[in-house]
Amino acid sequence: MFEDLNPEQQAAVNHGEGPLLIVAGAGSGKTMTLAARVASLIERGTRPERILLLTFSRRASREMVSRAARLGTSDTGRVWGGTFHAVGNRLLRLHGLALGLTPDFTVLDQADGADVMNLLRDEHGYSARARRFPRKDTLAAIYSRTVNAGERLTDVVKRHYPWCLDEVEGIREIFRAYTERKRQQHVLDYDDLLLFWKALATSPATGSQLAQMFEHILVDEYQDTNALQADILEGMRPAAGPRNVTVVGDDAQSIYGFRAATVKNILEFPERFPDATMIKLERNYRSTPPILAASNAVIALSPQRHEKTLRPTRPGETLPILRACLDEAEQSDAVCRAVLEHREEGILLKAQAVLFRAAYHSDHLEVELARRNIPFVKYGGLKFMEAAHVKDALSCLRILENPLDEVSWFRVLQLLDGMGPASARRLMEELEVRRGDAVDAASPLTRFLDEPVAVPKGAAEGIRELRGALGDCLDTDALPPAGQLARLRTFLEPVIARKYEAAAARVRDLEQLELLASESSSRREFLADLTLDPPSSTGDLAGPPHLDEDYLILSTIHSAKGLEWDVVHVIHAADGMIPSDMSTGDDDEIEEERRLLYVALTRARDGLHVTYPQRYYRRPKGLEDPHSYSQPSRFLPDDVLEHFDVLRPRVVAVPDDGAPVTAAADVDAFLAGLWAD
DNA sequence: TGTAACTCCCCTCCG
DNA sequence: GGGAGTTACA
Repeated sequence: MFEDLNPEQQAAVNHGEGPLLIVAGAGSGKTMTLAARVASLIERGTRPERILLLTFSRRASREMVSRAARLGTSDTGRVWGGTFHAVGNRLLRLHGLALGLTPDFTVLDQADGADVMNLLRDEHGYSARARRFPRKDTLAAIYSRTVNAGERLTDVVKRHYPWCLDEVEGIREIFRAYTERKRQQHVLDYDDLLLFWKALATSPATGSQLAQMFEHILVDEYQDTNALQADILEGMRPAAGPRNVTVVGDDAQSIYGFRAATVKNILEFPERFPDATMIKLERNYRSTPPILAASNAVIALSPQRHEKTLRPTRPGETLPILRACLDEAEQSDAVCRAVLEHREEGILLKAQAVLFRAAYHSDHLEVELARRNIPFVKYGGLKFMEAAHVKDALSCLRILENPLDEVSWFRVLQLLDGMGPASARRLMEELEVRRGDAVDAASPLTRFLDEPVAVPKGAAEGIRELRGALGDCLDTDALPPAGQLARLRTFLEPVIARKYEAAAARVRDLEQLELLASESSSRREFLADLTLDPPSSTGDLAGPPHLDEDYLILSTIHSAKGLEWDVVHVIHAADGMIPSDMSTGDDDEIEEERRLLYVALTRARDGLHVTYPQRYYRRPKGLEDPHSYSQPSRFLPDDVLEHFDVLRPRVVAVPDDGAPVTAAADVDAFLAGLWAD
């Protein structure tokens, strides 16, 4: 059944009882191996529902489960698969009562959590102060990092947010209030899903029950898990019972340090799980030898490298290309040309991807692709869920689901004409949104619907509209989630037309949301699904109706993890972009950026094009002089470039010393002469 | 005087 | 899209 596998892969698949660590290099058949192991476990008698497969995204989980199914096992649908957060959510709805969690909690995403922080920041008087206090996103980031790393607040601030060190007292105060507020409102944030899962797994009352649920636990992308997740894993497989844990990872591909992920989890696995078997997969089945050589050269310069050599198994001799472009426009042009040339050779658009460090790096290219009628789908960057009008609609649903959700109230009330933050706050006080769960939880909403409320004159009409919309959605039996959204849309349409531009496109987004909602049977499930598995691409929203259509893939490098394409185009490989100048604070951060480039390069099977613009007209931070030239990524020094076919821009030669001698600079010098007296 | 509304700027990566 | 700063409104 698994005769295609090499001996190391076979060993991993056939491994019996006890902990197993698979160190799997890029392109070494890791996904296939893990899928085959799942199939093999079932074949050897493990019931599918007793297998827990933890992956980095739901997409990865689906992919692995369906591959296992193709390997001959029919029952894989009952395997527990998903991200740590999604599985935590599921387990807590089932067993949370033991911890005092009612199963009707709602889940806050990162932005929601930050909004709660902002409310508290105001309430505690940190907004109107001469001295500046960390902003809501910073607070949320510090909080999450502290929790996920399991480190003390002061240590985290000292190490990662030294400029906030003077404010630690205030931060602590906000964090205490934040925790309290979440408990009052029956909401959990992403971190809580893990924290409570860990509590469930390690508590004497529930721990053994939980540990008995699963015979085998498999974790993919283990290099990108954090301390909290490692604790959960250990809690689920305590030393007292059978420790059937399989983890797969590659320390060279660890790129989620900002989520407190640590390669320590891989390195220390044998200590936490003694008697662990270790298997290394070092044969690369993906890339041609020149692409692999270039990738290896990049990662070889990392001082913190784990000993491992990837050996090519495929033929091919075309060197990867490094193309210096004059500017962003030429870069976009070069990418479009290269993409179409490959398309002419018979490589579908779908088999090609453009990868970049940050979601906005593809802005220019997207315009150019649209102009040339090259269809594309973009992954990464949570655009849809971040859009204001989508949040507006979801906030309405969340009020209905959880009337104590003050962030949603605050947002929705301010949609009304004449309602600003101050009036919204006053009304929320009148509705007693914030009085905690001491009394009947539904009352702020029923109060809003049934009792007269004091609002600014101009807002009376809006209040009436909102009342009507919320009131009509109250009866969930009569109206499924999609129907509720449709009703809310009649309220939101005029609001959107008044508040935002491009109203028509935004209304269409709401229709997409309804389509998405029609797959959920309940409002609660819809809201949870959306926060735990947000649409990861524009294509997700349009649905997959045009499967016959061909389109180019655009993706952040982070979202490209685990994927591969025939041809990969890496853009903006300039210093300041890769590494991002936001991430050059210390050596660890810089090394993570190096691994990021490594991940990008190793996605390619047959063709690899790396480009960077030599000039940015909208200059990136850190490049003080807008006329100065950007350098190629520091991870591509001369001896690495020997593995590339290096191409210079078509138009202008660039001086080696980087001095600005372009026509533009000459003009500036001329003008400077005129201004001189 | 307190609020709402408007303008300008700069944008990390994700569950 | 949102924060900070400014203007306009009641």
